[in-house]
Amino acid sequence: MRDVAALAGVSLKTVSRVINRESGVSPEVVARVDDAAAQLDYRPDMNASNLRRSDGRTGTVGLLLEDVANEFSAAAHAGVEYAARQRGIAVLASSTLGDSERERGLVRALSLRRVDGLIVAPCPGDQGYLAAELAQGVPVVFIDRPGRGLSAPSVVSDNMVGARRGVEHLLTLGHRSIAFLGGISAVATAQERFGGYTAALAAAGVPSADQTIVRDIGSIDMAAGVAGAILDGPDRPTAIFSAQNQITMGVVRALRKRGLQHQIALIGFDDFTLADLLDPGVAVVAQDPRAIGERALQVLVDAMEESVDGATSEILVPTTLIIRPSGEIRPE
Amino acid sequence: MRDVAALAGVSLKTVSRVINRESGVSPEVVARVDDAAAQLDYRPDMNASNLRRSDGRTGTVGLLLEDVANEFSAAAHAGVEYAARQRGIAVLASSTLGDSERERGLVRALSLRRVDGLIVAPCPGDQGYLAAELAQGVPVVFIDRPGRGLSAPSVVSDNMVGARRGVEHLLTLGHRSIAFLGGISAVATAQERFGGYTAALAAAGVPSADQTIVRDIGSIDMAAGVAGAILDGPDRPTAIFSAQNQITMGVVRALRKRGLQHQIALIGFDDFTLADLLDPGVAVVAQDPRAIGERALQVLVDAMEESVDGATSEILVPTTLIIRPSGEIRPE
DNA sequence: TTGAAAGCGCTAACAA
DNA sequence: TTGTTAGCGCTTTCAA
Repeated sequence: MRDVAALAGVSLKTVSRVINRESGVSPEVVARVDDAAAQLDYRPDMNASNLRRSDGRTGTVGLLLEDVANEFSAAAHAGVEYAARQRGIAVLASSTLGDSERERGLVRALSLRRVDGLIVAPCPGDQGYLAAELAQGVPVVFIDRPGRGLSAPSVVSDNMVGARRGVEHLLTLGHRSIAFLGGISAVATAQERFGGYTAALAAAGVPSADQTIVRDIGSIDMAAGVAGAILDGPDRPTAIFSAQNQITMGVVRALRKRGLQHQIALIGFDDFTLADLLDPGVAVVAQDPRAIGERALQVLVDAMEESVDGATSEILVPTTLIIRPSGEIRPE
Repeated sequence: MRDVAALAGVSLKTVSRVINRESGVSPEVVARVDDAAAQLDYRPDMNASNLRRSDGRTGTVGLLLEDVANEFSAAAHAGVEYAARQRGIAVLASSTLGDSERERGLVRALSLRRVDGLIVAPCPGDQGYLAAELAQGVPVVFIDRPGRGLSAPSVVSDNMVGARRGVEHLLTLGHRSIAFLGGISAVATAQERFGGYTAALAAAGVPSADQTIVRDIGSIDMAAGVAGAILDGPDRPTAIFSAQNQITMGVVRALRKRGLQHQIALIGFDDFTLADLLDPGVAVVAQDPRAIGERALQVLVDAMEESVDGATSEILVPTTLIIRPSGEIRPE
């Protein structure tokens, strides 16, 4: 910047004014400074600028995802990035891999880099430690599920309503024996989806006590095993509602192994690539991770600007029931 | 930091020394400073630190991907992130969406934030403008394909050998009529894959002039259309080699529509989720985007440390032929 | 409309 | 082993 000032024959401050497009500089001087800057290929240093600036903003936010490589996280990331870019904000994204130690380490690394805000898909564990960030004026927004031990806004799928719609569809087709296969029940999302399932049954006057319900399924293989046992058992259901991506894939494997994929109806929570190309295409309650990301950034920016801390709003992003052939199978 | 110094009763510089774990501070003082820092929950400001530091490193690199949401990009991102984290480096990732205007804008945004290096999956267009970054001492590494107009290292799949292996496998099964469906031929990767195809045929003494070859396929629908025309035509091949992800999916659709998926062999370049769950499972030449990402970061860090500019090495990351049922179909 | 001086939080270079 | 002074590149505050 000094060089630019020298070349344009003005003071440092004037160059600063021109670079930041402040008013009150004569057009002639502006042109001269712009020329000099272009000639020297001058790039302002945002870090230095933010150091002195009164608002101290770095124009960078941190994003903690479960794993940037997984489909849901990647789509959420794309949403955050899209909304951020429109506002000239850059995104530092990292993967927690579900490890809360790692989560803390990453938060620290982001904190050292003075991010203006944090979007976090919380790991199992407690997020109370983030209070320190809030205290420093760095707002936090949770995505996918609310964090624990911290009062901060969250942006999540409407799990309850989504699951309910899916199960209602099966009921409409005439199914009365609808198995539920769910994930780790300590996770809030799993609870809500289960809630949607029971609510739909209750509304239809179908006792959930008669249903096959297995929760706390932790892997795709476990899901395949559980589904297999259910299909081979005495009370084989006419339909299955699976509350999570990985579980759905396990169920697909189990159904196919037994050649039952065209007999037993299946609706899964959360869409996945090529679900439509499987045989039969798998019906799902699709989330909108991209919208979650966009919305989260928006909420974060609002919090940054109004510096309203600790407002615990929960924003529900709607889901969409996508009917594919597996969801059109009627009970025999 | 001033507060910490005051609380510990030492000078600023001593606190700095302790924070940076420099040698030559008495253990007693170290303890005192650490205590004070913990008590005040002091977080050093990396930006301020880097401003004064002689090497001027921000500990942040930029990553430009086609789209953080697509499978290949996301896996490469995970690789970069993994390797970066081990070195305490943060990653600013953005999506170019294949738009070279956008690419330039993103580079600028990263440049303002003083990233220490840049990993770029180049858009169609020219990357000569990145010479300015190199001139500033910011190294550039290309991934997925080499950039144009700039002498910089690249880390890419071994497209030639990968395609060759895939086609060789079909030849081994006895196929002599193997159609080639390829992407935009201006792209370097597409050229190399086509080269692998012709090389395999040539080595087996099969004239490529007799083969059905369609290049410049730009979308999944176009691929389905082209594949359909080929399958319905007079010279129906006994096998298809598709040179790209999207094209493979189009071919799958076309085959299935005609009920030919168990008669015509198919091998695609680039793996995709659930390829094994399709019927039949689709054989592929799998890339290793994660390894590409890890390697790219490693090369970048080397360049950052040795400040060796303009060395144009091309690192080839091996591919793996994954045989699934579609790749075991013999000619009738 | 423009500029001079001070200082953001930190580290380099030197001195004690 | 510890501290002092200057200054990184920029913006603020105040004066001209």
